[in-house]
Amino acid sequence: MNFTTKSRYAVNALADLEFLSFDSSPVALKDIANRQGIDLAYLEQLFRKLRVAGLVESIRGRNGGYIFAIEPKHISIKDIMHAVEENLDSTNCAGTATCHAGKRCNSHQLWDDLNNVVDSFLTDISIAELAESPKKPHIKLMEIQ
Amino acid sequence: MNFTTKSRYAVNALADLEFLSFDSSPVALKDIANRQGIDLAYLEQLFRKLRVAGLVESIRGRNGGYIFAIEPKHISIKDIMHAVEENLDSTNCAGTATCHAGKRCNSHQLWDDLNNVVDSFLTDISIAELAESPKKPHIKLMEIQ
DNA sequence: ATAAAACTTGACTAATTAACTCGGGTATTC
DNA sequence: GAATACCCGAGTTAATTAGTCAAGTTTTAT
Repeated sequence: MNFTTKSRYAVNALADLEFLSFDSSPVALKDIANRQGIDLAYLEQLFRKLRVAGLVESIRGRNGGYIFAIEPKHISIKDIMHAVEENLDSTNCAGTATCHAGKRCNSHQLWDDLNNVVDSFLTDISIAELAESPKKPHIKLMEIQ
Repeated sequence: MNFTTKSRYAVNALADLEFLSFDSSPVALKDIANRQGIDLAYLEQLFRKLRVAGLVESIRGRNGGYIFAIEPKHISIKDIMHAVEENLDSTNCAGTATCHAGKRCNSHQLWDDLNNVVDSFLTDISIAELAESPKKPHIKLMEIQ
């Protein structure tokens, strides 16, 4: 699992969107940018991706801004990361198992399993949950043996 | 958890080292480089790091090469990645919780937990295990609830 | 002895990616 | 009609990763 600051910015920004949402009026990116100390133009890029992914909706014009397109409790951290990142894969072959001269490399299964471990962790946490209790540990897994 | 091709090269190379080790005579990097299709000079760089980390030992001179400094069953995938990578941390603040203008950002706990999930997965798998049965699924975790 | 094999080291270059910036545009509302 | 806020493509800069190079030094076989 290979990710960049985009994920962190996007997650924090959406937690902020949840925090700043009263009634159902849109939140302007300027407000989030100020609170997060991110450049507005850069944040716009991220929200463009979030909108294309169907996570948020935009309302243009004066008093416009963004609202959630889906209930925040149904948006997982993984959804967000998937929307803004280019490559979240741990294998070297995009899962095709052609990593070693066209064949499956010795560690292919390992990275594939790692993908699944991370994936299931990130799928289990919603942005609503995170916004509500950011400090609560999110680990819900234990070892079998 | 943010890692590069170095991890994959190093893990595959060490699995190969295990595979090519008979008795206790050293394995030359040239052999591993050939089998893996990696440039020798680049592989040397990786093994330098593995040696500094105490995972392998070098034997110089003709008929020289590398041997394990620790039993392969006691070398975890995490040990290997830790040896060759610069930064394996998912937080944006190296764990210091200064991610949001000097304070803990909303998602800090999340990334910290992710670190732990990945860490525990990678710590539980030894290079011996991987070399022996590379195709066996390595997941040993299940959800609590 | 000496040549060959193999590790050692630091530095350097090329390629790729991430992060950020810019200059326009369009829709909406006051 | 002016202000506000989203929209979009493209460009630039900075950082990181990947790979290369030119020297070594150590050991062994002959």
